[in-house]
Amino acid sequence: MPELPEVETVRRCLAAAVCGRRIVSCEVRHPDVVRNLEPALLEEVLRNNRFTGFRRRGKYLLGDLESGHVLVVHLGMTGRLFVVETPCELAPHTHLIMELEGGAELRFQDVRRFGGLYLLTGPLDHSIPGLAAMGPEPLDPGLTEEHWCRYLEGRRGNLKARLLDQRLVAGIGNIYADEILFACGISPQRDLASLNRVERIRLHRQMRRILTEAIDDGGSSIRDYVDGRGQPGGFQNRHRVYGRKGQACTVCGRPLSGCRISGRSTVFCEHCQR
DNA sequence: ACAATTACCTGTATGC
DNA sequence: TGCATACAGGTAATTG
Repeated sequence: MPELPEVETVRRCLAAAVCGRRIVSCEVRHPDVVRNLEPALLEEVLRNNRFTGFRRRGKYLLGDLESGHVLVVHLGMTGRLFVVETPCELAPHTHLIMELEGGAELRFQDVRRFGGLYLLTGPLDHSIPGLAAMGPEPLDPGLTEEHWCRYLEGRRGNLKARLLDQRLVAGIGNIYADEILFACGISPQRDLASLNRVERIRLHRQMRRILTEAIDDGGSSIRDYVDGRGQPGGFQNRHRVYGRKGQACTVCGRPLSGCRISGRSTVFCEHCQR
């Protein structure tokens, strides 16, 4: 599931693979994935345009275009955005194709269509729900330990639910919430307000460590995720709790517990996470 | 102001 | 073999 590390990996791939290459043509094959404008208009804007850079905000990928427009992509659950240098047969659920100079194609594929694309006319992002109210970037160098502790002051609610809330902090989804909390040795069932200073600092440190390591590994590929070149990531091999319910805790050897929080399956170690 | 639930989707795995 | 059901968990809207 594309969370911050997966989107960041795609961003890096695309920055290297498609920046500066002219878009020869664009075809929207399923209009539903184009969210805030007419598909024909999007095709028109992209044609003869080119990406000058790619940015990321939380789980959103922002493609800066030469025209000044910004193409915003959210991969949802099963979305894939990748370049094929020598176009092969279209995979099912390919909803948008950008043909690049030289014959390569940038394709958006999404089985469940929870993902989608938006076009912004300016640099501001208030038109996209979610982007406007998004919390701080967990890897922002400016988000120091001190800032983080102060930021959490006065906030409460189920800890894992809050980590999944993009308004608190950007880019964390179900996989990394569980992995981060395990690394912290803190139970997902705790209330955010109950964390003492040491625990808040641990959360800051482990959140940044896990996300950074996952990016270094190219993200987690469970079922659908591939990077901007169509390749799977490697961090799924280093998951210590996600998808391991009932298996032995890598620290204490006891079977990992499962529960549901905010409607999401949650795996944790009752012994190691307090 | 928060939490829980549901809708949106479809492929995959399971049970009978 | 078929069919029904549960599950995956991204965001947004709704309800409590």
